[in-house]
Amino acid sequence: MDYNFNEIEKRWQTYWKINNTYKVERDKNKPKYYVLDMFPYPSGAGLHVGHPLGYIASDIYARYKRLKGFNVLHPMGYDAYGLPAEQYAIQTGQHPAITTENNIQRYREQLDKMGFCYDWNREVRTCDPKYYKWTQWAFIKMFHSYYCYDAQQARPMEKLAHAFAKQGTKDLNIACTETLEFTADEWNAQTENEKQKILMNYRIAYLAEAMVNWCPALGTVLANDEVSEGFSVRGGHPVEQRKMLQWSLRVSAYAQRLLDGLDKIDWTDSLKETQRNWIGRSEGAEIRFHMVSRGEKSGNRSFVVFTTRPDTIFGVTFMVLAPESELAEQLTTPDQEAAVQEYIQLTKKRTERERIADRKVTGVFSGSYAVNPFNNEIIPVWISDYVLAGYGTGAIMAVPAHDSRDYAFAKHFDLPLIPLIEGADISNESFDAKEGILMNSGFLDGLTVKEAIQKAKEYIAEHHLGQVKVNYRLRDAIFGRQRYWGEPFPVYYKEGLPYTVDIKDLPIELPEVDKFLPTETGEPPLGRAKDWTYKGYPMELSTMPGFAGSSAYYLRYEDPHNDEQLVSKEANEYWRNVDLYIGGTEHATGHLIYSRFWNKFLFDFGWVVEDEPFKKLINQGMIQGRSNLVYRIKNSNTFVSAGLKEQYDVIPIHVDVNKVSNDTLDVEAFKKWNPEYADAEFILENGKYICGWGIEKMSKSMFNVVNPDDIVEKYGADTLRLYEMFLGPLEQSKPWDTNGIDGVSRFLRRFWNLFFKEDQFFVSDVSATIAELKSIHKLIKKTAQDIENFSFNTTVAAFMICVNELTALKCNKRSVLSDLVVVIAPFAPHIAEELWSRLGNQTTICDAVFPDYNEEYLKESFVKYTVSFNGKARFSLDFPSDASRETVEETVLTHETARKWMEGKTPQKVIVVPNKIINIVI
RNA sequence: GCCCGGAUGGUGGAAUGGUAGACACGCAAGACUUAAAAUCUUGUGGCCAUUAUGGCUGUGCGGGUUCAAGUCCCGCUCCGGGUACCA
Repeated sequence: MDYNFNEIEKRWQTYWKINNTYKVERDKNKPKYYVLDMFPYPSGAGLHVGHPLGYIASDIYARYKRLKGFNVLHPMGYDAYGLPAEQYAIQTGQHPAITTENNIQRYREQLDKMGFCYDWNREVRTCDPKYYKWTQWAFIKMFHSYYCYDAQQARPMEKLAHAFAKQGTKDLNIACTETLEFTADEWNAQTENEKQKILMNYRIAYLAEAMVNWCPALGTVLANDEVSEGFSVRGGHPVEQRKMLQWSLRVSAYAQRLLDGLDKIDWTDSLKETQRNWIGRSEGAEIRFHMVSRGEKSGNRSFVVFTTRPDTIFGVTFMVLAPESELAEQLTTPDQEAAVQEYIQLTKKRTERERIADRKVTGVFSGSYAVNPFNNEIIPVWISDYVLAGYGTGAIMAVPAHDSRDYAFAKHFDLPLIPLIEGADISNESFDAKEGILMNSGFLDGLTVKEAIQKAKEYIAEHHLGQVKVNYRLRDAIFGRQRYWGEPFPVYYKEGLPYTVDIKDLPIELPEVDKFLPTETGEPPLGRAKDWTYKGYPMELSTMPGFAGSSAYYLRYEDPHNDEQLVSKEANEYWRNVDLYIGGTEHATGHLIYSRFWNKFLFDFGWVVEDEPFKKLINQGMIQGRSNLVYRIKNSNTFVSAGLKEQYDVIPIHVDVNKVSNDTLDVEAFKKWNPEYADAEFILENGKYICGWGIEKMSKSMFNVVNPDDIVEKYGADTLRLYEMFLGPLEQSKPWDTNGIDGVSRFLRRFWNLFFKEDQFFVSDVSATIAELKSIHKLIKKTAQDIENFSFNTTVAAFMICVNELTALKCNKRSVLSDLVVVIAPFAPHIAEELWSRLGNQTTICDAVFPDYNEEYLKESFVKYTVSFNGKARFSLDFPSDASRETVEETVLTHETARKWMEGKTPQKVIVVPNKIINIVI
């Protein structure tokens, strides 16, 4: 009987839907397991064949865990806010909500065709007010919290106000935008309005003047992870630095915890490393330098630098301030005033991009001098844009001999160099390595760099020259976007100050606007909304960024219909955090940082029970496109087959891969593809036109997009699922190649045919033979191991081997085939469900039990040993599997073939590796 | 520049330090067929030998450790990803 996958798949998909087969409830009697996909942004283009790779992998794992007796939570939803729908709205006037809804419908249709076991009752959409109520709620909580470094925890704002009233800022170690110092009396003397302004300096969600990435083309600010090399990640528009009043989240307060947390979670080393780099912890020291005037120490004027190399302080020959830093203006002497002002103006004009593109050395002398606290040397203070205002203190001590940037600066302005490392050659470049023995360094001479760093730090602490300090590269996240299609802020303004709305008034729904563009006065689109007020006060006009809605969505799946809480205590205590998270590596420094931050914030207040959101994370690789090329002879309409193209002068042209099969061009379809080719001529080889090919990104412009719907239609969803897994290791990027799909398609048909005899479904109740048991138990063992290791490509290979073996054995035993169906079910659920029901089972296959393997069946009575001489394999010998090492050794040495290879010599050594190899050294 | 990965047949890829190339594609030959498709069987890293048994060589390059290296160590080359005046 034919394997009619289209009919089978459609029938079971409908059955699963009608019967709510994949609905999951809390069940105290079963261990839970939470498998999550990164939810997609529903784009207008729909899914291509590369997108479902991770979804298939997670689906297999979820189904496997369920068969293993776990209560598996496997939900899906949509990251529905985003720029494309809004850009489309600007162009067409179509409301982004409509575009988004249509795209979601399309996505759902495509996802359903692949037979995923999502519990759609738990679907979330970030643009749904019932959902973003909790995004707004979290924001309000962050607004009313500060971060205490001593407790390493977020705390309610009231506690801070209390502390200020009692002790001022004394003994408080808290995260802030700007370090302030005041007494309790000073605090108490402030007006309520002034107090609010001061508190803003400490809030976890805060409004502040900040240097931001401004993208003029998109008309909005962007977070650091949304900018790459001076261009916006989405759209590739230029981005400039601008100082603006902006909402931010104090992610930097959590830097150390985000770093420490990495040690507790099971992510790949490379992803952890990316996050570590992004957080960028650097240990060093802050050192205070006093100013001198006319050779005298001028007591009260000084500034602080940050350095990771306090050991190099004897090599400081100048200081450098960032032009944007306030120090630059403070420390400029009257005679240098004009030159410095000119330089500052010049650097202001240069965008980030220009600074990156054009790294010429520029700078100006401030006129001031500082004194080196270690040796009292007088050193000039310069201003240059190679020092960044945003990192450390915005000022550095320059050690030109041992820092390449200082070196370039010193050479350009002809400043002196003092070499500090014995034997280092600094005639052409600086010696930046942290190794060697120090010289010219007073009491540090003779120490290694490592020892010297330690000693210098001790010296700094003892003599009160500064303090040991840890700096992080991680910046606070800019949280406002001057766009329409995002969560509105639950914030209104009274007397110029922001206040949060009452929690019982949430959600604050996104208002309607007439156009999705900024107002004439340059305000964000929400400025167009009628009555955008709260209790008569104006509302915030910016909206939240994409990462707001995606930061805590995993928690909402645990309790998606709860109107009282983000997630109930009971639900969260049962489902806890995500056991397995699968998604792309592109979120390493965005979503995966923000989500961890957000979760830790919720954890601090006890709203969630786990302090890390994702226990194990796997990054699926990208599926690249495999483009096909035809070769047109220059200045003609004649195309030459790939094998003959060397004989002509040709131009390669991309051709739609859907007009090509096994690299053979469908000539008629090609002619119809484009009128230009209607009367094209072809030079064939063996009567065929063979196309060339190349691996590129899957995209419309390369004509290499393969739509999963077409594959499902032609081969079936089970084949698509198996083939995507068979393509190669999950985490590796690999090209899609429809050519190979016949292999798994054939495999499924062979599998199907095991169950049929003369077109009738037939399985035998006779007990299985040893050979059959061996084959199936080998598969059970391998499948369980491989799935646990996410080695899905080798699992598929194992299926093929087993089915081939059983076919050769003409095995039709019910016991064997039942196990086989269950083992294959996670990969090919539709065919498994069909055969499972034909085997007479009343339940669906997801309620089956994954079989255990029996070691007894796997035992071999004889074991093949490879006999090697000097490491070179020569022949093999069978031994009883329980043969002792001595027996093996004795037997082999007297063996005829072995003696031949020994050529009468006495072996020096015989190595016997049990069940594997015998190596004889002669 | 720095930090991670990776490099294995014509192709995608297998190999707890133990017979490299599983499995699949492709290709070739054969069976079935009037024919083709589909299906099945056999072969398939390279070189040599072929009457069979066979021999040599081979995992980007150069060294090393080991009885034994695709796998471990050192030094390169190339490719992919992340990140960058971060002091």
